[in-house]
Amino acid sequence: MLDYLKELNEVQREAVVRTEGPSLVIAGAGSGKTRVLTYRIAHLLKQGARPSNILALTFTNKAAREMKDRIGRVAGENVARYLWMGTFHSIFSRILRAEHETIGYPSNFTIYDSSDSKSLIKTIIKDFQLDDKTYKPNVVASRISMAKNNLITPMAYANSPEIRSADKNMRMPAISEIYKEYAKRCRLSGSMDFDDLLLITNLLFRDHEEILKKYQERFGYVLVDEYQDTNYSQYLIIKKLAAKHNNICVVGDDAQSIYSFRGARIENILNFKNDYPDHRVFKLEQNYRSTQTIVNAANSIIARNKKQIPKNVFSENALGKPIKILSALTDNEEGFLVAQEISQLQLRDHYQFEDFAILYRTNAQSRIFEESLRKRNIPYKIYGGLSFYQRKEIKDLLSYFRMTINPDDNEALKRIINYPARGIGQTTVGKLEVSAVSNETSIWRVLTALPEINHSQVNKGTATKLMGFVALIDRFQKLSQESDAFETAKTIAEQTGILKDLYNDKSPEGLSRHENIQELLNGIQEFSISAKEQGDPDKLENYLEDVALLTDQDNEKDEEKNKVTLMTVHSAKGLEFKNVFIVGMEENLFPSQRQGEKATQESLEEERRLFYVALTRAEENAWLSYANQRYRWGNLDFCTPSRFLEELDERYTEGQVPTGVSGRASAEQSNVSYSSPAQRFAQRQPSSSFKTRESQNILNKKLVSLKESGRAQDTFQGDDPGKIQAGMTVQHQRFGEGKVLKIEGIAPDLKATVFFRTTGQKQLLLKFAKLRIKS
DNA sequence: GCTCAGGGCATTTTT
DNA sequence: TGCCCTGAGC
Repeated sequence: MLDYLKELNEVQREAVVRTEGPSLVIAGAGSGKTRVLTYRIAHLLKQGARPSNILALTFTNKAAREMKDRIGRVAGENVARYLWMGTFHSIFSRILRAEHETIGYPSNFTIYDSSDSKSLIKTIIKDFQLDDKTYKPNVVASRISMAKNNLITPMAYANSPEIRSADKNMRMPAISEIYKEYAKRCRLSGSMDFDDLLLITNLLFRDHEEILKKYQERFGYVLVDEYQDTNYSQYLIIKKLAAKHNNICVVGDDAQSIYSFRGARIENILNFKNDYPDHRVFKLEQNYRSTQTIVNAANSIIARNKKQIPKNVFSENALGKPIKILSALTDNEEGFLVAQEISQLQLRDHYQFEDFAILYRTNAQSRIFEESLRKRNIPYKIYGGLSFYQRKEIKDLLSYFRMTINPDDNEALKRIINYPARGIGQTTVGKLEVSAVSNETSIWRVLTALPEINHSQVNKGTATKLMGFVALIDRFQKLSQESDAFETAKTIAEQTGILKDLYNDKSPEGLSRHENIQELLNGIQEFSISAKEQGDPDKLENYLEDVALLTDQDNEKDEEKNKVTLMTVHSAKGLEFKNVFIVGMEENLFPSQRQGEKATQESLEEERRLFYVALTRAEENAWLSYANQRYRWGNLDFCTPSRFLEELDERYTEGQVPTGVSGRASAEQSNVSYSSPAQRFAQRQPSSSFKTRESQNILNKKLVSLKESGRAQDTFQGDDPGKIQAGMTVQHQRFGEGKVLKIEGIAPDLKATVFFRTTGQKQLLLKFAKLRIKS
């Protein structure tokens, strides 16, 4: 037997070696799914399949990269390189760029991220003179996204009575028009949003048989990871691509389908057997990750679900310790208990901090645990929040890159035409945009037609400024042709003045922004170097193709090691930790019920699966914690999982509506402070340095102005700002004594915004103020 | 371009 | 409860 096959159990091995025909691999939690996928590909290669004939689709870059690395180790890196392996979006954008002529897009089309889409939708709503309180950009965006993921084109949307009447019921009959206009403007900007990458691929294959054929023939083997998370659009593409050779292998776990809110269809995996009658099923049922106790508890949660593929996930690991319940009266106490458990375990059983994870349902819940961990000096990291690529300074610079590569990109243009400030105000941009829309073209084209078309519309001074901007971008375009990505990027960062602008800002934020830009440039340098080594194209254009599809989970830093992990259950999927705390069990784990909505059978089952996912992240110990009296389950401390689950099942009755008032009432009676979900949500604060929201920049600007007028300092010294409370008398280096009015955003990295009033002075907003508590 | 007040609002998230 | 956006006013 081949060496690598010895590392597999029997079912895994069968799933690996049965390479021909449709295969469905049901991979229970912790059952070695990645291992099967990678070995299967390695096996295909060993059997003589050409790497360029293998298509392997994943949902995240991280998954793709890990798999590629592992295959490289088994089959050789030179072979792994040529695999068509990547995320749905990256693979299809590659195909769309290759086939750009057929679909009528430039090959260098921009990929709009969600904030670009949202801002475009906002603009359209404004242009249509619709009320943006009725037409909420978020809602409109999700309707459009839903349509695209179900392959409903603007035309089909307009022609569907059901959809139109649903829109009417939501008092948004014009969504159809907005969708149409949105699609049009994307096209005029030479841009696609994330959903377009799938939708247009579908249309390409639907309308151009010869192209479909080409790819069908190319991809002799199609493999899909996390199949339960595919949406309709992805499902159809896969189906089409695999239709010729019929060698399709999908891997997934219906019990871990938790993404229906973003279009994932569990039906895709449940119906696989109907789509491919000659399929074979491989059930990976042995869990190698968790103790028996945890596996059994997790199983019993989803046992009542109707929609599922029957399986029997088991563990031969030790029985393990019972699942522990932490009950607390208040959320503060809950945080305290969790932190206490962690430090005890770390000291007593010599766990590393990285062995712990705290999982919650919503990001807003992280705060209390951050505070309690910080009090004990337990290092931690938070996932979720603003990604590196979403930060203002990064988006700004990337927008220059985008303009350089595709100047029709309106969203990028609007972002940077006056950043750094060059005296082109909103009014001017507005005029340009109106002109672009009425001429059915991009703002850039309007600009470059100056002064012929628009001479009358803007005054001479503005026109000069605009031409200056055009010249700048022109220069960058030439540069990008001649130089590699790094050279171009560096020059752009310098010549636009962005680098200098940030360098001059000595506030901590300015510093960190400057660092971020440096980091981005370093990344581009690495890209250029490795592209040269590999003989790949090394232009800015090529870098930009990748970067739109990257997220910050794609570059984890070493300094992030050995810290307790805080994240939502959703983002914990695919990860494992020795010790897992599932917190906020009292209600926040069940938002479908907390809103007072009736839980549907579907939502109920998904909530169960979510809990299943959470629990199966734990290898050795799991805790469930909750923080008020509303759901006090008697003496459940240190109970057995089954007892807990019985209790839980009572709550999981279909259609159960929470008695929102009773929680509050009982809390009042017992004189315990009750924190409602709304209140907790309200406490949401930017909780780490990675969460610099764009809108926070307004605050930052305020700081800068304060600083420039010599009225604020920028670092804390001495006292832990966490100890600073409203009402306290504090000493400020420059202003002397004053009273703290209000504090916002006490973050683990010791930053706070303090509203500060000194005698006879106006109220001051001090970010990162240098304060000393006066005792 | 800044400040201030008022009102609406508030899951889960990858690409 | 606080965040975030907007619009009025300077």
